[in-house]
Amino acid sequence: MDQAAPPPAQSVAAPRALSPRAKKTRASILDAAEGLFAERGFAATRLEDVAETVGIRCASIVYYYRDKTELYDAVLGDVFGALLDRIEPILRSETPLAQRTESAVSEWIDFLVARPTTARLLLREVADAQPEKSLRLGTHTAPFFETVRDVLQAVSPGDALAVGERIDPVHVASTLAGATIFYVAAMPVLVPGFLPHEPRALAAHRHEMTLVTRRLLGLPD
Amino acid sequence: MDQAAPPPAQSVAAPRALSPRAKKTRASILDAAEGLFAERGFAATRLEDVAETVGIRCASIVYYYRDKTELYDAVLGDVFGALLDRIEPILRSETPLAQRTESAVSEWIDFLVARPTTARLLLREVADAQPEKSLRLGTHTAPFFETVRDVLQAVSPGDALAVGERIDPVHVASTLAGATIFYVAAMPVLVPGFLPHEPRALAAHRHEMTLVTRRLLGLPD
DNA sequence: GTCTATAGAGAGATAGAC
DNA sequence: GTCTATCTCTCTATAGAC
Repeated sequence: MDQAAPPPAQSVAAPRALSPRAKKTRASILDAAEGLFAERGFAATRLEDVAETVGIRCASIVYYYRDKTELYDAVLGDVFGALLDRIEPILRSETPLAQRTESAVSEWIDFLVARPTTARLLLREVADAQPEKSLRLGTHTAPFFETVRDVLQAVSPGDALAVGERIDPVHVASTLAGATIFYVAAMPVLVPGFLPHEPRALAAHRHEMTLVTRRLLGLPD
Repeated sequence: MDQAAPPPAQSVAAPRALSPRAKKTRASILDAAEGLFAERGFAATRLEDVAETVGIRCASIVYYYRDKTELYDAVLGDVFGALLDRIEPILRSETPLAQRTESAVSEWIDFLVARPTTARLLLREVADAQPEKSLRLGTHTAPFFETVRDVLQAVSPGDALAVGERIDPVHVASTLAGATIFYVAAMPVLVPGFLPHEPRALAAHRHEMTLVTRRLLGLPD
């Protein structure tokens, strides 16, 4: 977003007993907000736009989410929670490191392609992040990067890979994240008519990322 | 941030005869705006903040730049103009493709590290970009990507590289751009205390990008 | 639960003095 | 050129009816 100075992370919305209809409304609001926050950013998204997308009035949003910040946090929690649910089991599975990593990267690509709002939200969060202050993004991505670090530092000796000394796992993750996010978000803009989910292009990107991963990890091709 | 729906690209500011003092003021405004737009995004940056940074009043900004949009466009023009000035001669030089590419990537990394606002502005522009509409970014980056495409498609037969069939130059550029931008912008946030310009880390990143480039281009290591 | 109406703050841009 | 003062519009959030 530019966001208005990025709102500080807040505690989770007070859960409330909700009727089935209310649950639908609440979910619709979250969905509409995800799309608009991703497309325009926090500051440029008006609650009225969200309301209009859902087909309700602005005041009704405030009934479900105390304020704009809480809605934004709910969106991030929803998106990055789902992402972590997919990636973490893969990284923590009992298969060789190379295979685990490859599967995780593949899953990461699939997720970004399937839910393209993720890429934009992440781009904005990175742009907004202040090294000094704890970033809102941190609340949602910290578990992810902790997992990555855990996994790579606890790599078994049988993997024949001196991880700790040769590579910085966060560096690897950053490279792969940046490259894939740009594939999903920047390519369609730079190349008119480009479709990131088109099978051939997607396969090519997946292949490239696999090679890059192996290269960065010092694994054989 | 999020920008208020990204303002459409405008024509260049009407040049005006400026006294030396005025030139300084104008440059200070541009400089302050670059920092704030990069840090907070378009929508979240107030003209008053820019004015305060410069040490003048809001109304004085409007004397130099018709409106907020024009100021933002001036910032993008300044930053990406400087970038292109560095990269284009390298890409168009009369050296072998591998060398040219390597130098260009190296220069790209140096630029992003030396002028870190570039990474954030670019992240925001990518996030804001609408595939349908012509993006403001396009005005400034189109020349860059045209150059990349030109160079790679006009590669001499002596380079022993079937470029056109094997790789999409924009894809390569996107991968390198994404990876490096994340190195500069995301790493310092994810890794407390990380300094992108620290010689060792920088050398490591440069080395990785070189390997990735060669890999993607099908060149020998 | 969802609405209408509106309070109240914020910020871009203009008018005109100096 | 730079300022003060202010107009005007936008947008979040509240109050309270239905």
